[in-house]
Amino acid sequence: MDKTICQLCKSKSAATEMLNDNELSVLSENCAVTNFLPGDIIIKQDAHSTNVAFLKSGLVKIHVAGTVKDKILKLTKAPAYLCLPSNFGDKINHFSATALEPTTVCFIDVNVFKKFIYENSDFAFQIILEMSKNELQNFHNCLNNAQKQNIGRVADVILLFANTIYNSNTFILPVTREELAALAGITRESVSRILTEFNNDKTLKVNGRQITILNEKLLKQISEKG
Amino acid sequence: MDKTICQLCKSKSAATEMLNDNELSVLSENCAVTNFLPGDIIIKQDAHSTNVAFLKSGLVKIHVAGTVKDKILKLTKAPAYLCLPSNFGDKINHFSATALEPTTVCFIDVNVFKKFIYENSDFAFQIILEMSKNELQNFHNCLNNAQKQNIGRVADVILLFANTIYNSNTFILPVTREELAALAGITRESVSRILTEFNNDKTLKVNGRQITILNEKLLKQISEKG
DNA sequence: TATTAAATGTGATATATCGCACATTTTTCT
DNA sequence: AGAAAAATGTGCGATATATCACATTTAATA
Repeated sequence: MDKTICQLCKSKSAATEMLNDNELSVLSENCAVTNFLPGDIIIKQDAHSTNVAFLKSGLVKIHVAGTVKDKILKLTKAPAYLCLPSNFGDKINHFSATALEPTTVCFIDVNVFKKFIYENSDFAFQIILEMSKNELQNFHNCLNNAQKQNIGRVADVILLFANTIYNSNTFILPVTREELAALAGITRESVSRILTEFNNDKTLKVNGRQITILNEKLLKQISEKG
Repeated sequence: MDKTICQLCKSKSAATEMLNDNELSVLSENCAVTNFLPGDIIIKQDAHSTNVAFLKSGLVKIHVAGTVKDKILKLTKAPAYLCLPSNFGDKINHFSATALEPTTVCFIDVNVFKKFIYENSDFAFQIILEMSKNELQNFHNCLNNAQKQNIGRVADVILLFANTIYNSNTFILPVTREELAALAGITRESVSRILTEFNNDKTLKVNGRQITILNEKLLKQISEKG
């Protein structure tokens, strides 16, 4: 954890871009930057939250403890705020956030953050915009999980990695099959079976965690038709 | 559709409570109040949105067109904003909103709404608070639908009506079995079967749409354990 | 009130998915 | 390097749920 000079930061949020030099100085004084490795817990569910967490770089999973196993609600890729809604209202973390890749997080004092909301309306509006986008995105995810059968959900998750996270048709999964299952809302065994099926199909080339999409069109069809 | 005097309105949102007399006058000039009957469409998916919709009284379902059948994302009870996130960003309605009971909606010009966000920081903060609560609530719903089996989902929906919507253990469902199914994310037939089961159990007294909860404790257990 | 349409309940069957068991591979740690 | 632990793939049986079919009730409409 070390102090930062936020003025020089290249990965500001849309909201932080709205802060003036003076406000950025205040932010610098109240911002602690921390690095995390894969598997490190960044935010712990049920703990009291006193800081807003901004994901400066890296990839994180947002998850909740279920009765039996964890459910991954979504993946969040930098730059983005982590679990912003938990910072308002009851100030209890409703979810956990765990690093999937080496990540850097800025922890900002929640009162300073609120001060910016109150004193800089451009900042406030950008926060509202970000929350709007998130909420729409979450509904979309929710729908996927609600109306698709397993093969469609797996197709969906693969497309998520390719199109949203890595912007490439070849990538190395940053998660175990178990986590992939927790993300798709199905069992580990089903993930395994479907991935081998895709591999036999020549829809994907699956080699452990190394994935290559061979037939994106088909994958999209499967994802859409459920 | 008629003009209103917002100063006298008894069902202001938390945000609108923060407006001063002057701002309330502006709101009055830019607010159209409309009444809807059950089945009436208030917001139409994919249409361009130029107004913020505030649900002054009544009950509404938020739903999206699926490939085969509709999915009900949630029920919204007055007082609350309807689909607020659709008003920012691309300004396209991502969902439909349809009245389930006689409802009254205030349509507020989105630019006036934005003006309040920019000029009244208390207003802006209340909007952020409302959006935060919504997002947490949505995640909760999402989890329910993700990790529960049918009987738990039906228990959940019944408890939603009893505890959140009607605040009573006896109520008349404002929805068909089909809609109940769309809300729980299961089939109509499964809803029927589970409701008769609950009726035989003496967990519920089911008489058409008239529901009475006889064993709330059990119902909660079923809802929680899935 | 008669007629039609919509909503509902329920049995039988098909099917998708889970859960378990176990072999095998990969990773982690000493 | 070697041992232990974790992750992974796969067959098989159990099970929850969807789907189809049809009777019956309830509501809507002329």
